[in-house]
Formats: sequence, C-alpha cells, structure tokens
Amino acid sequence: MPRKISESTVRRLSHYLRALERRVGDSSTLSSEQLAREAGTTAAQVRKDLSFFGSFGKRGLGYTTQELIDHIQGIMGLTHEWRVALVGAGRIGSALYEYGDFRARGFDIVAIFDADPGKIGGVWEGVEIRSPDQITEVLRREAIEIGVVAVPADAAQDTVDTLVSAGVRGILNFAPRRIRVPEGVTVQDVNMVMELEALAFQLTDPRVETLGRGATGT
Amino acid sequence: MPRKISESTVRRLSHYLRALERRVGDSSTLSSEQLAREAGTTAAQVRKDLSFFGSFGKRGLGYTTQELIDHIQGIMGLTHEWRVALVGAGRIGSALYEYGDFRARGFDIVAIFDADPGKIGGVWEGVEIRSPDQITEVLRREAIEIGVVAVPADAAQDTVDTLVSAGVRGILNFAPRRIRVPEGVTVQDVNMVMELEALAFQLTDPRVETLGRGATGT
DNA sequence: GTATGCTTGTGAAGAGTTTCACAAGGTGTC
DNA sequence: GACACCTTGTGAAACTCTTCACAAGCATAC
Repeated sequence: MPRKISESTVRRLSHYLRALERRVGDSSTLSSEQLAREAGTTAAQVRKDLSFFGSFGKRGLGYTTQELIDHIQGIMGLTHEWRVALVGAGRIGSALYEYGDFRARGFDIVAIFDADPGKIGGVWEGVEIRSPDQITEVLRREAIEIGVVAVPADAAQDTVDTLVSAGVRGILNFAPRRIRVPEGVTVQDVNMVMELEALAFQLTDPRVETLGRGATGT
Repeated sequence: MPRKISESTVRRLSHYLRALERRVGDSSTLSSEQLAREAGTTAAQVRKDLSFFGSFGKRGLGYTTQELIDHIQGIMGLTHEWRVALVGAGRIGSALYEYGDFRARGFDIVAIFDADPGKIGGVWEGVEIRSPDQITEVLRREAIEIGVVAVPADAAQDTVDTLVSAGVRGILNFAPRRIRVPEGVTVQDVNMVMELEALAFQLTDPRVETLGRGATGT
C-alpha cells in the first residue's frame, strides 16, 4: 500500500514550508486560505495535499505555524542532516558548493570528486577533492545517501551508475541527459537550458499572436 | 483558440531536441519508438506531443532527424537569438554567466545588473555590470525579452516588477520565492533546494520501509 | 449549555494527461 | 501494379490531479 504521492504535491510541500518559515512569529495560526495565497495555490489544494499525510489543522481555527512546519519537515525527511557527495568540481559544481544554502537546509556536502588531475588534491573549505576512482570506497565509508552530478553530459550515466552501486538512492543531476537508474533510485534533474527553452516557447507560441497585445495584464 | 500546450509537453520537446541532436548524422531517419527510448518516454507520447503542432513524420518510415530538429526548433522559438538580461552578479549569477552553454543555445546575456556598488562598473567578458537603476532604460534600448533573476529572495519580487515594466515577458527565477506576475508574463523557477527536498522526501517516505530492501532494482 | 461562526478534512465531480489500439497511408519488393 | 510490411496520426479509454461543496468539529460569546 505504498500510497502514491504526486510530484506536484511534494513540490508544493516545499513551497508551504518556505511560506510558513517566513511567517514564524507573526501570528501563531493561519488558515489554508492564507497559506495558499502565500504559496501560490488554492485553499482546497493545500488541504488536500496535507490530508495525504494526516490531520494537522483545527477546524474553525486553522493551522499552528510552528506545528505545521514541524509536520512538513517530518514528512519530507528534513529533520536530519543528509550526507551528500558532489561529483564534478567545475563551474556548476563550484557554484553549488559555494552557494551554501544547502548546508543551511540540512544537506551537507561531505565529499567532492573530479576527474581532472589538476583539481584532485585541492581542498574546498576543508573537503578534499578526490579522484572518481575513490567514489565507491568513500561513499560507503561516509554513508552518503545523495549524489549531486555536475559532470559533462557524456560522463553522467557512468557517474550515476557508480554512485548507485555505492549505495546512493537519490541523485540531483545537472547534466543535460536523461539518466537511467534502477527502480528504488530517484533522479531529480536541474536543467537551466531547458527552462530557458520553455520560456522561449511561451514567448513564441502562436497564442501570443492570437491574443494580441490586449491580453497582457487582463 | 489558443491551443493549450501542457508544461510537460514543452519539457519533452526539449528532451526530443537533445536526443535528436545526439543522432545527427547517424541514420537520417528514426521512429517514434527510437526517439522515445532516447528521450525517456513512450512512442505514443512522442507522437501525441508532436501531433499538437503538425504532422512531421512519414508513415511506415518515421521522422527525418534533421527535419524534426528544424521543426521543433521552430515550434519552440529557437531559430533566433534571444536577448537576455542577468540581474544579480553573485555566486549563482556568475556561475550561470560563466557556464556559457546558454550562448551556444541562442540565449545571449547582453546586460548584467547588480546592486553591490563594489561590483558596478566591473566587466564580464565585455559586458559591463550596471546599477539596477538602469534596468528600465537599458532593457528598452537593448530590446531584451528575457530576464534571469539571481538576486536574494527578498529582492526578487521588486526586481521582477521592474523587469516586467521594462517589457520583459519571460523570467528565469533562481530566487527561492514564488513570484507574482501579470498575465502574459511567464516565470520559470529553478530552485535547487526544492529539488533536494524532493529527493529527501523520496528517501524518507514510508513506502521505502513498506517495500523493503528487495524492491530496489526489481 | 446552547447557538453562532468559521475552517478543516474529504468524497465526488470535473479537468487534464497519458496510454491504447487501430485505420490511414507511406515504402520497397516482386 | 499488387502485396507485404511498417509507422504515423488520432479518437477513445484509462488514469491522474485539481476543484468543488459540504458535513463534521472546534472556539467563542452569551
């Protein structure tokens, strides 16, 4: 009975969390209506999403901000630190690493790998850059559960295969390639070119011509 | 009659394009079945997606690689260069800019803005970093259509408002905040923390316990 | 303690997306 | 030119996700 939660629901839970965190301290309670407005969805959707996991509100009153935060964090598995490996210390990899927001949110990059001999041996804020040869060994030893793949597209599938065989079951993939993984392993793709292409499509689509200038802002 | 194309269809078009480009030169024709396999979907889905825009294949034969590339590029608006402004020259902004894959795909960052006085006046590969005060003027002058927002969350909505009032109708948003825009303007969000949270959810969800160790790889 | 007002939680309806299955229409062979 | 083969394009069915609408339930006032 592996209740199937849709990707969109999970995505919205993240939004709820962001919205709630911005409100901590404000008033201690809020309605699905308010939460929906702040998270950019509808009240019914908020209630339905939450209903998959339990009953967290009080009828007539709404949800207690901090309580709901705790519940959502529990649901999403954000109550413990996740140990993450970064593969690929190029431009994207380094930007990610320096970005630092991950650590603040419980995703701790504890190992870095790169195939470039010029990079191997370097140290980023206390974490040594290692050869990909060591992935299996290090991931096992460090009990790493999530892998971030920021290698060239051609190397992505091999990299992921190695990570998976080293026990990783979650992959954040920045390579612009669809990755194949065995069942039980999850891949999330981040592909900025694709997002830009989606924009280009919206700006190009005939509907724009059809609706004409008047439609904007109606 | 603004035929409504779903977000997932647009996303898949990008995947088809990537898959097709990898094949240029191979054999000159391929079936929906083959394309589906390379893009990670089903043959029926490929045909349905394409059918929204026309009939590009030949029955009994399949699609001509180069021809289909041209069609999809036309559909998505990738046949001309898009002029892009980058707002926020911090870590994410610079990583994006240096990444360079955008330019290769027809997205040309021709203006950069940052509020940090220490950065204003700096030059990145020939493009000067300007004060946000100049957004309206520069965007109008340079006929910029797409804005990339890589500013802190609190500044995101204001930044977008400025961009929109300067004529931008497509926004790529890296700030972890849901942005409100008038109708006719499209926002694409890139939020890496959210993707990691989705992974955490998958790795945490009770179903994992329910299915047990045996399920992986079945 | 009862009445009033408000908001949740949820079955059911509605909308949208994916999959199915097959007629239509090409190619190549003999 | 007819036949066999193959793959597209597409209505219809199946499935999934969102929206609706309302009974159930709690808080507060009197």
